[in-house]
Parts: sequence; C-alpha cells; structure tokens
Amino acid sequence: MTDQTECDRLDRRRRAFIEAARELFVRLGYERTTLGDIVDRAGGSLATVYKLFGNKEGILEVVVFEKASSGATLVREAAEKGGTPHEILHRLAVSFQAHFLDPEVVALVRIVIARSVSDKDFARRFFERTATRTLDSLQQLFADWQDRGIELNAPPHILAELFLGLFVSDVHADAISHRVGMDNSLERLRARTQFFVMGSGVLENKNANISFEGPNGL
Amino acid sequence: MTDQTECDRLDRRRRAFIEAARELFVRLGYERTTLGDIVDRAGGSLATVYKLFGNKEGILEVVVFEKASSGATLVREAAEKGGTPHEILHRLAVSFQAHFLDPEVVALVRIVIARSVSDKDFARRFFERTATRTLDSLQQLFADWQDRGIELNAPPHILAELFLGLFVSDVHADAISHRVGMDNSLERLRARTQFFVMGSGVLENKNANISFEGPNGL
DNA sequence: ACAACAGCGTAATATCTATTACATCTTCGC
DNA sequence: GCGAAGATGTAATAGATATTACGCTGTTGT
Repeated sequence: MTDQTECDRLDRRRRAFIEAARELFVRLGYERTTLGDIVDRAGGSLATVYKLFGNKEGILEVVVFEKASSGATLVREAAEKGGTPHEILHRLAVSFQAHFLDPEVVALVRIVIARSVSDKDFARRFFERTATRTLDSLQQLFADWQDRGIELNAPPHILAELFLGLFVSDVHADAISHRVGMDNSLERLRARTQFFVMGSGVLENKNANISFEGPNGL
Repeated sequence: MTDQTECDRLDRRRRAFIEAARELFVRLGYERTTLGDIVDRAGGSLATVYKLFGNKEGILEVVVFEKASSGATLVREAAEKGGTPHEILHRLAVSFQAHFLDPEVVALVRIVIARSVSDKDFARRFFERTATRTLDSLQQLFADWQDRGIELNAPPHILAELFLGLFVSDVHADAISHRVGMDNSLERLRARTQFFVMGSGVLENKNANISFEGPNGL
C-alpha cells in the first residue's frame, strides 16, 4: 500500500467522523452525544476514532476550531469595496449578522460556553481565535479612518468593542432563548448601523469616501 | 410536632441545600456537581434532597430562579432619582454593570446556556424572567421620555435592545473568556454611556430634566 | 495468490452517579 | 420519658458511556 492511498483512506474516514460529530454536537450538545452515536453515523469503528483523535475531547477540539473563524476576513472584504464609512459599516453589519446568527455557529458557542466551566483554556483559545482577532481588525479599520482624517467620538478599540457588541448581544440572546421572537429584519439591522454611525461620530464625516484601502491612503 | 417547627426544620435544611448547590453549581457547573457533593457540603441526606426537590433538576430550577432577577428594579431606581436623561442613563449603566458582571450571575448564565441544549423550555423561562422583563422596562422608560417631548433617533424598543446589548455583550465575553483582559473601568463605562447618548439622539435634548417619575409627568 | 497490515466490529472493563430502599436515629408534642 | 413522624446514613440498584482489548476481514503490494 502506498502512502498516498493510505493517507486518502484515513483522510476520508477522518472527514466522515468530523462531519458526523459536528452534526451531532450541534444537535445534541457535546455531553449528550456519545462516541457510539458518532460511529453509528459516520461508519467506521470506535478503534479508529481513538486512533485519529485520541479521545472524545480530541474530536471536539477539531470540530470547534475548524468552524471557529474570526470576522477579520469579513472586515477586510467590507472595507475593500470602499464607499462612505456608513456604507462600509452597513455592509459589514450585513455579513456579521449572517455569520453570527448562523445556527451552527450559535450551537458551537453554546458548547464552548458549557465546556468553559471545566476547561477554561479551551474556551480562551476559542475566544482568541474569534472575538479577539475580530476586535483587532475592527480596531485597525477605525484607526485607518482616523488616520485619513475622519474624526471619531471614541478611541478605535472602544468603537471596535461597541460595534462587535451589537452582534454579540444577539448571539447571546439566541444562545439562551433559541430564537424566540428573534427579529433579523433588514430594518432592524439598518437601525443598528444608523445607531452606531451616530454614536461613533462617523456621521459628521458624511462626505468622507474611502475609495480603496491601499498602503498609501487617499 | 407543630406545623411551625416542622416547617422551620425543613426550611433550614432546604436553605442549606440551596446554598450548597448554588456554591457548587457556580464552581463546578451543573453536570459535574453530584448530589453527593451537595449533601456532603450541606449536611442532611440524599433522601431529604429527593423529598424536597424531587430530583437533581429540581434543585437547579430553584437555584437558578432564585438568583435570576430582571433589571426592572434597577431601571426604576435609576429613573426615580431624576436628573437629565444622560445622568439617568449613566446611573443605570453603573448598576447594570455591577449586576451583569457579578461572577455568580455569569456562572449561572453559563449553566443555563449549557442546559438550554437539552431543555429549551428552561432556558426560555430564564430569558423571560431576565432579559425580556428588563427590555420591557427599558422600553417603557424611553417611551416615557418620548411622551415628555424628548426626541429619539429610534423607536423605544430598538433603543432598549441596544442599551441592554451594551452589557449583554460583556456578559457573553466574560462567559467565554473567563475574564481575560476584562476592563471594568469607569472610563470604559462612561464611553459606553456617551456612545449610547449620541447614538440614541438623547444628546440633542441636553437640558431636558426628568425631575421625578410620577403618574402625571412634568 | 498470498502474506502483512490497517481498519472493523464486538465485547469487556471500569467508573461514575442518579435514584431507590431500608434500617436507624432525632426530634418534639404530650 | 415515650412514641410516632420524619430525617439520616448507608447500601443497593441500574443505566450509561468513555476507554481498552482483541480477534476478524478486506485491501494492497509483491
């Protein structure tokens, strides 16, 4: 047997386990899904699970960190399209809402929070890879705007927290209430962007236009 | 034996169980604290636990809902002291921060979120008793202000969500990160109040003074 | 075709803990 | 003190599940 085929076979198995585990973790939670469930769903055998992931925690680690992404990419994409700060913020709000309210993301957040009680380090790493990085890139965005002469009411890192908080609070509500009376309308989103624009002071720079974010500003 | 003494005895036991359970739930989480732990800590016996609470879930129910309170009282207190809207909002921000960042509250929120996966109804009831009620009273506050001629940038219910969200996002971060790099400074709080004041449009009503909230306005 | 070996399936292990059962002891009114 | 109701402590029950062990099977390279 060549290394190649072996690698492929194992890899397919690995993928199957991960997909099955994610599906089950999301639906039942970590504690309530048993390794037996995962094997039943993915095929393969318990022995292979242990070979590939070491133990149950090992699968969780892989499942969570495969899905956990920061919003840095979203920030970059929204900024690159240019336009007024208000426009950029609105685009960003749309993609943040889509990302943070993805039911799978919310379910994983629930799992991480539950697990954080017994494994603080795990939760912290998750926080780093998601929130902290997103905050950093937002902060940078606002700092860039400041450098280009846009006046803001508060330091960039405070604004970054506030902007992200607009969406995090929804995630939190969703995590607890499981979408009772959740309103994801565009109107509501507009109101939030508007609110942030007013609160941050971006409004007064109405005609500022961020054409394209390059190494040398406008 | 009179009913009175019996009631006292059972009641003391009940209290002891609840205190012990809360202490342990907060420290270890629900799943990881065993009924044996609770009995060890509180004294008494397993049989009595079952007599009083039915089962393990029964204790959780009592522990959580005893501690779960809405912020409605805080809203009323802050409003009753009067002053400008900005002053009222700042007072409210101070007491919200104290309440929501109480480590015991955060720990209970973690437990509720964890449990919400297998018992959605439990989590919804919690949400009702805390967030929904707080939102209602905030909405009422803003609606009152509007009635008194203060102009706002957004409908009261949206503003209520936004104001509460300022603190909920902190709870969420704390729940995941377990207080890594958490900044509870007064400065940060002031920045948030300021942000809300600007965003909501309350700023333009600078000299509005809400003397006292009675049945017949000013 | 065959020998080696990686994955498979099953079963055994080992532990943990909610829940129940029961015999003993306390408490408290009388 | 006494007796009964109720609390206590202990032990048994019962079910679940992570983890390990092991013999079997199909694939693969020669």
